[in-house]
Amino acid sequence: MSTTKSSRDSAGIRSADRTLAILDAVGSAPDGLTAAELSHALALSPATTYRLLATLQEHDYLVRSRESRYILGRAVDELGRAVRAQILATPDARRVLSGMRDAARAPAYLTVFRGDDIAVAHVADSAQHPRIGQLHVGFAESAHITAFGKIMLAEKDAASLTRYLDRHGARALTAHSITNEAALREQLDEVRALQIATEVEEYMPKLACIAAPVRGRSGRTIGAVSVSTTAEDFASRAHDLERIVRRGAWHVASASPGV
Amino acid sequence: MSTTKSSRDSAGIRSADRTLAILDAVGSAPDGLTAAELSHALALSPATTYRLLATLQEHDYLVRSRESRYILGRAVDELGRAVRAQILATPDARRVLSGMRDAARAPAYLTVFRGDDIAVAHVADSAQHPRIGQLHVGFAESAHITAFGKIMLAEKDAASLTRYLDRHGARALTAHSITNEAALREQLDEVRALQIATEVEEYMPKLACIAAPVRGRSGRTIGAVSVSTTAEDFASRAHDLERIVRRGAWHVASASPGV
DNA sequence: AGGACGATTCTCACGATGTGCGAAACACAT
DNA sequence: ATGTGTTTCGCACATCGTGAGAATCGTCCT
Repeated sequence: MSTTKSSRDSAGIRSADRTLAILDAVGSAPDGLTAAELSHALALSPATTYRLLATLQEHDYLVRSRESRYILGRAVDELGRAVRAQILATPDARRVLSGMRDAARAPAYLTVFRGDDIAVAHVADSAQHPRIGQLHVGFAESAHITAFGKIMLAEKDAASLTRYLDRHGARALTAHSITNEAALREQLDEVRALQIATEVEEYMPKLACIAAPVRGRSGRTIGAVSVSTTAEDFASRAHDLERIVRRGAWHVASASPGV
Repeated sequence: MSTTKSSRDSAGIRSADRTLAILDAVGSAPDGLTAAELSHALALSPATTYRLLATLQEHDYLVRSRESRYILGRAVDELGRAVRAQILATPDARRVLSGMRDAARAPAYLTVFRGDDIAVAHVADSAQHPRIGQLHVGFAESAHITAFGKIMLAEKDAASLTRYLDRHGARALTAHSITNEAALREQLDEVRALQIATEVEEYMPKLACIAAPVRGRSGRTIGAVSVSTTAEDFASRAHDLERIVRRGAWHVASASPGV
């Protein structure tokens, strides 16, 4: 308790903290950073900065650009591929999603939990049925205004939902985006009751989405299956799409080993 | 000099070393690792392992899966996106590549240096002109059997070429792949002379590729521009494609700010 | 060329920091 | 309950990282 100087000092191992802080800093600088900039930004002495940077370079996490700025290196790219590979759905699940896309004539999505976070495990789209926005395999944001996100949030208990919202906020992306936390909690009750979630123009104008929970052996929600289409199209065949995602969710659960 | 126990101990900061070693280990395990497995793999005491893992969790680099295994977390995904964003070519360069693709009726690629490594900065393909294999924006391997790779390797001096080959090896992917280092060095001389590189069925059967260097203001090669097509097609219009990549390289250089 | 400035590495001594050990608390199956 | 295995805690030690400042390197300027 003697040195409580920094504002939000993580209780972790200091050198590890600093190492990760450097990675984060370099990652959020489009053109990388110089040693001096890092040293200043993290309040480290130049010597220490260089030592940490040297270590990061040895592991190929950082590299020096021609203009002697530090930029992200090959190991980061490899880790990025690794995390996506870890998240990616199994071939069986992907097959189910393709079937859903064909049945719904709309792109289909599978999302799963990853720790407390939510990740997109597969997108089944095609030239005829383009995906919404820039939704790729990887961690997902904006859970509060997506159909799959509502399914996933509905699974969380009060405490962990609060934690999630505190960490991720609830930004509005369209005029219909829900940002009021109380209203969201009510919606989630409805989701829990119906075992289905929808979203109309909350995430992107003119688009709508519907999602159903994937249940594990224990009965707990382990993921969500969803399809997206235009708001107009959705209005005319919501019931069909609902059946498609419910059926898809069941098939994905059957295709999931063990869980 | 007292403790020279481990085989290849990096001279870096130990905690940072260990932190990155954990990340690498978790990244290369498809289903993540348990604390015990990590502790054993890295020869760390359980207590230390947990402390480091806690730090990595705080920064969202790791997350615990349902089965209490450690898996890569959201921060890793974000860093992965960041590195790709850092590598991605400018809109101007991308426009040039699209023009090349249309002129060549074949996918066009731009690669750049990233430290000593080689990275793909853009791929201009289309449904009519699909890309070769799984070539995406990010760090590239197999430089010795790709046209763009030969351009890039030809820029390196003897020492740094040796270093590169030592670190990356020279694996064969087809029966035509060059793996003999002496033969490769001769080829690179030819590349330096002609300022053009080709590759026929060295990287993938039935495919061929041709690349030209992008020169910076100083005259040094800062990247490569290439197109790929079938070996058959390449044989019939190699000269046309050569002119296209040479012209494309010049246009990319003009579109590159400052360098 | 000279010289001046910034960037980078080296040296060194101090002590905070990370460490391993063992015990305790916890989780979870049988 | 009883037993494994996992995770955290407490503690004392010395290792390891640290900052300051000097020394070296590289580069730009005129």
